[in-house]
Amino acid sequence: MEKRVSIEDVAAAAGVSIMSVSRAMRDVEGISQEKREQILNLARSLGYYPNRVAVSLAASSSNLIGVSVPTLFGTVFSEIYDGMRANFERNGFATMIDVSDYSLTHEEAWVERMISWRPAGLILSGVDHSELTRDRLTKSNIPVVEVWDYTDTPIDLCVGIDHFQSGVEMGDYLTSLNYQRPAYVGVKSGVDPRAERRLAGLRQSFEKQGTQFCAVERSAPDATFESGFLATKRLLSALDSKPDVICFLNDNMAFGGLMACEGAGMSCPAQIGIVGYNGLNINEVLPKRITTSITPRRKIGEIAAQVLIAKILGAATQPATKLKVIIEKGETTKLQGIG
Amino acid sequence: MEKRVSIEDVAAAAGVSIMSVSRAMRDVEGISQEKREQILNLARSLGYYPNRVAVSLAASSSNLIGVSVPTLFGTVFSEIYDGMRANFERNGFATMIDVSDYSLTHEEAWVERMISWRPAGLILSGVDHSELTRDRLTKSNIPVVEVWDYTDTPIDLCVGIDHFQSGVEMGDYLTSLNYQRPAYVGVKSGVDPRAERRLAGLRQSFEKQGTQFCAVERSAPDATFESGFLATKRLLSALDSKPDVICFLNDNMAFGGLMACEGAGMSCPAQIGIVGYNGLNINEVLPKRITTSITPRRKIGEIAAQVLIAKILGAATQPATKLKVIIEKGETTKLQGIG
DNA sequence: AGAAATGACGTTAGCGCTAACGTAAAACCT
DNA sequence: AGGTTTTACGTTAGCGCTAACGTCATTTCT
Repeated sequence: MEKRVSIEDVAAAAGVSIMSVSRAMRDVEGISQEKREQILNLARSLGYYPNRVAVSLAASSSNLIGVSVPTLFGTVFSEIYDGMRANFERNGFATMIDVSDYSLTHEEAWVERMISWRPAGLILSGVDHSELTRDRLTKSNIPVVEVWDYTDTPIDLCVGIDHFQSGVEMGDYLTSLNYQRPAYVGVKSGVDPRAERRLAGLRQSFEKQGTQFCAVERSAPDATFESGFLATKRLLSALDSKPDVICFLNDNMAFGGLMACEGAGMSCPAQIGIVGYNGLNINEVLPKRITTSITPRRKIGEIAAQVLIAKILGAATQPATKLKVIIEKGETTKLQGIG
Repeated sequence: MEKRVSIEDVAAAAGVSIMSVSRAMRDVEGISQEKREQILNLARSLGYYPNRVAVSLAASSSNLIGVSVPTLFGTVFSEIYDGMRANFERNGFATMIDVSDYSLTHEEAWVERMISWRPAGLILSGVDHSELTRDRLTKSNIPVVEVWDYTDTPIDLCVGIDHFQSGVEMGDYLTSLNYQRPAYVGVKSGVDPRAERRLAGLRQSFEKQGTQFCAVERSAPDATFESGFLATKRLLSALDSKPDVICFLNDNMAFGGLMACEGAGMSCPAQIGIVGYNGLNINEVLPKRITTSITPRRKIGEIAAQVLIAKILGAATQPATKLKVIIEKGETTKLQGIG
């Protein structure tokens, strides 16, 4: 436990003023090349690192980016985060992650704490936030990017996909295959607003054909293999006349559902269609590729980081960016005979 | 864009000194209950949040915990992190995550940056770190917990499992089933030292019976369904006489491998045994449960947070905690006839 | 050669808080 | 009553840096 070495110690050891050390460390003008190197070497050998807390206070700005995600399970937000990481690091920003567990209250509390750190910018997941959160952020003039979901009226900036539209498109594809008895398996409502929007899109598309969902089964909050499996089993046993297609909240649940259907003796796609969401990696190894919607998760992260950095540096940026979703026509759905 | 409100503004508005505001905000003694509430209300209505940067500088300590993980894909580190989150939050700590991509150089650079933030504590993944990292941390007297892996000689504290031992135990189980031609599928060496240790344990166990691994196939750095699938295909096509059991780096790769084997017409467990690692959620839905080792990931996170917080608060703590791994005897392995 | 511009530094005044130490009044003792 | 403790504040001096503005020697220009 040695005493922490400060800029003053380095200055004293080098026989210069602390400003010279400061200038040398930050690689700014106002010091000769010779002295700079000399100071840098000395600082290294003394084990001196500038205190970022003091730097942030003195410069009244930090290099911190706050990132709030609902969960790190599943690959969605991990990939979005991964997409932004390299960009932030390359530009000298450090990220502070929050996991909100899909709670707007939690997010609100975090935003409040985060603002206290005077972050250079913030990333929020989705476009649904508490009144207070929106209000605080609007007033704070901290650059904010909302990611994953899309809106024309972001708090500040937005990079995402239109989940409702995405649901409509999948619905249109399924009705084109003549599916007549769709069911849905997701998580309990009020948890994942994006999933709800996709479901609304699916519904609208089917209702255009006069078709209603025959069942909507909702499981515990986590959208895992297991919860998809269990929810599907419940759904199948509760229904007298079975659905001809089940849309799942995501691919994980869809795989669990596929296992449940096959376990119950329903062959896919002959007797039942299975539809997921996201286009996850597991699809690459399945004997039957699941019909799904491929979302540009990494891309969203990359663009979000880029626009946030641009905004921080004062460049003009397009406020909202909408990315495309591609439907993957897998082998778990097929054209149905007209009944 | 309103001017930021500082403690001074609140003090002026309330007609008291800034110290009174400071005391009111921090809920410390030295102010009457009446004034405290009055100030708190005023602060709220003015939208004042204490500047954490200034707080940290003045108090020369922060409430920041740095957490370094190699990756957030897969559930291992997500669950470890999830295990610690609640504990940290409840105790008023904020976490800064780093994703090192399994690079010790990256970790080293991050540790250096992190130290500049004067964190209250650090969590590192694994026990393998660069010389410089160890050196810096030892000298800095910042509390550090190394998680997931286990060592008797941690930098400071350690909470994890013994991966070598874990490999030995699985090896012993497999040799007890009379497997004679084991193969291994993982990622390229130098990436995941824990996986290498498990492989070493497996090897030692088999070698005790005079058995060598007939093949070790290594894929790209990520241990996914897909990389397991592809690596297994390569392994099977390269080998004239097939292995009777394949051990995978983790369950994800094992599932990919299972799909590859079945795709190649090898039935499991009749013709080939499949062994994973971690005991992931996907196992709950598979028609054949994969033989695996169930690791206490969430528990590791919880305990790590507890011991770190204890150390920060100055309590005495046990330096190293070793947790147990449980072998799950699944349906992808079975007793082989003696050949 | 003399004025003006250009380094290469140093000095001063904060950034927004808190720890530590005042100080005066009220509350408590014997 | 007179002293002692307690309570409720205020004042001062930093925490470790940087921005902004000196100062003085060089260089460059005309």
